[in-house]
Amino acid sequence: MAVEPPTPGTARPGGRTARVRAAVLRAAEDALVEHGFAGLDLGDLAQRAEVGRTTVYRRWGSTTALVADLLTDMAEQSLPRARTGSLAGDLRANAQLVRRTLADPRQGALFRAVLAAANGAPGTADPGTTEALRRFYRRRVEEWAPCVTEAVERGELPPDTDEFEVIRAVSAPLYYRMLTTGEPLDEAAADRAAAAAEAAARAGAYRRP
Amino acid sequence: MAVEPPTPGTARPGGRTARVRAAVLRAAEDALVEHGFAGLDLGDLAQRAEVGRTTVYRRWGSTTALVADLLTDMAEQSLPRARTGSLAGDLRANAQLVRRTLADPRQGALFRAVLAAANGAPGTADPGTTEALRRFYRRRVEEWAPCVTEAVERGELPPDTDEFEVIRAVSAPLYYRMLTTGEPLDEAAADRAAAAAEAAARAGAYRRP
DNA sequence: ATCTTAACGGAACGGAAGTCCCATTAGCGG
DNA sequence: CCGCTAATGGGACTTCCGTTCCGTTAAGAT
Repeated sequence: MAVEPPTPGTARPGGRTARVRAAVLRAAEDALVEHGFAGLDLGDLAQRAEVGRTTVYRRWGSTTALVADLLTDMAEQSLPRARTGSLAGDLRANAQLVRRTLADPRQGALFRAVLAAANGAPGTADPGTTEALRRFYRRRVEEWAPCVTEAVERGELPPDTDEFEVIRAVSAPLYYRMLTTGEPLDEAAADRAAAAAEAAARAGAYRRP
Repeated sequence: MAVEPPTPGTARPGGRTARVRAAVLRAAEDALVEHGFAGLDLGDLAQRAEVGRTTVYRRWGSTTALVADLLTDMAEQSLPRARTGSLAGDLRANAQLVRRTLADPRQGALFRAVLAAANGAPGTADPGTTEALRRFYRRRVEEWAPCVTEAVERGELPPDTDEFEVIRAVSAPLYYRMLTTGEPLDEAAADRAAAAAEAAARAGAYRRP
C-alpha cells in the first residue's frame, strides 16, 4: 500500500519508458514547429507519439513542464565550437552557427516556441522551465567562451575581458532581430554581429568591473 | 437583414465601446503581468474589466488578437528621446530607459508576455499580432534613431552608418539577457550595452552594405 | 427629441481538455 | 527464469472554455 511514486519514469528509466519519452519529445518538437507553444496540446501529442493520453498527463502534467524536459534533452546535444585561429574567425563561425539555427524553418520555430514557453508563464507555471532554459544557454555559452579566453592570451583583447559576455554579445542582435523585427537573418547580419562584438571587445566594453 | 458587421467596435467607436476597450486592455495588462500569456483567459478578463464575457469573445475572439490590440495601444504612447549632446550620453540614456522598463516588475513581465504571445504561436494564430509587435519596435527605434544621425553629422561616426541598427544594438543585449539568463538587469549592464554599441559603431560595424 | 441599429450582456448549450479508475504490460532485481 | 511492481493505456467522468441565442442598452444621425 505504497503511496504514489514521486515522479513517474525515475525508478525504471530504461526500455519502454525511454522509448515513450523519446517519442513524446520528438512529437513535441513537431507540434511546436507547426503550431507554436500556444497551440501545444498534450492530447494531440499522445496521438502523434502513439502513446496513451494518460501517460503524457501523468509523466509531464503540463505543457511547460514538457518543454522543460525538451530543453534538458536539447542541452545534452552540444555542438563543438570552431577553432579558426583568430578571434574574428571564431566569432564569425559562432554567429553563422546561431544564424543558421535560427533561420532554419524547423529549428527557428522551435527556438521561438521554447523561448515563449519559458518566458510566457511566470509565477503560475513551474519555474523548472525557466531554469532549464538558462542551463541550456549557459552550456552553449560555456562551449564557445574559450575562443575569447584564447584571444585574451594571444593579446588580442584586454586581459580582464568577460569571455561569456562577448559570446552573448554575438548572439544577442540575432535573437533580437528574430523576435522583434521581420527582417531576414541573412549571413551579412551574422557577420555584422560578430564584427560588432569583436570591435566592442577590443575597445574594452566587456571588461569585468 | 444585414449580415454580421465586419468588425465590432468600428462603426460606433465612441462612448461605451471606448470605455469597454480601455477597461479590457487594462485588465489584460494586469492578467499578463500576473499569469503571463499562457495563463491569459478571456473569461477571467471579462470579470476583471466588469464586462460581459460575450463582449470580449466577440470583439477580440482570441488571446493573441487581444495582445495585438494591446500592442497597438502601447505603440501610441511613445516616449520622447533624450538629447544629451553626445552620442555616448544619448545611447546611455536609451539603454537606461530600456533597462528600467525591462527591470520593472510590471513592465518587464508585460514585455515578456507580449513577446511570448507574438512569437509563441506562428502560423496558427493571426499574423496581426506579430505585425503589431514589429510596428511597436519600429516606432520605438525610429524615435531614437536621430541620436545616431546627429552623431554622424557631427563626424563622430562613419557617414554611411545604419542608425536603426545602432539603436537596436543597444537594446539587443538587454533583451537577450532578460530572456536567456537569470542575471539581473542592473545599471552596469545598460551602460555596457551602450558603450559596446558605440564602440562597434565607431569601428564601422554598422555601415550600410 | 426621436429613431435606427451597433454594441453589450445574461443564460443556456456543446465540446474538448484534463482527471480518475483499473486492467494490462513489461522493466529489473532476484 | 520468475516474480514484483513501476509504468502504460483504454474508457468513463468532470470541469471549464468558447459559442450561440436573444433581449436590453445606448451611440450617432436626422
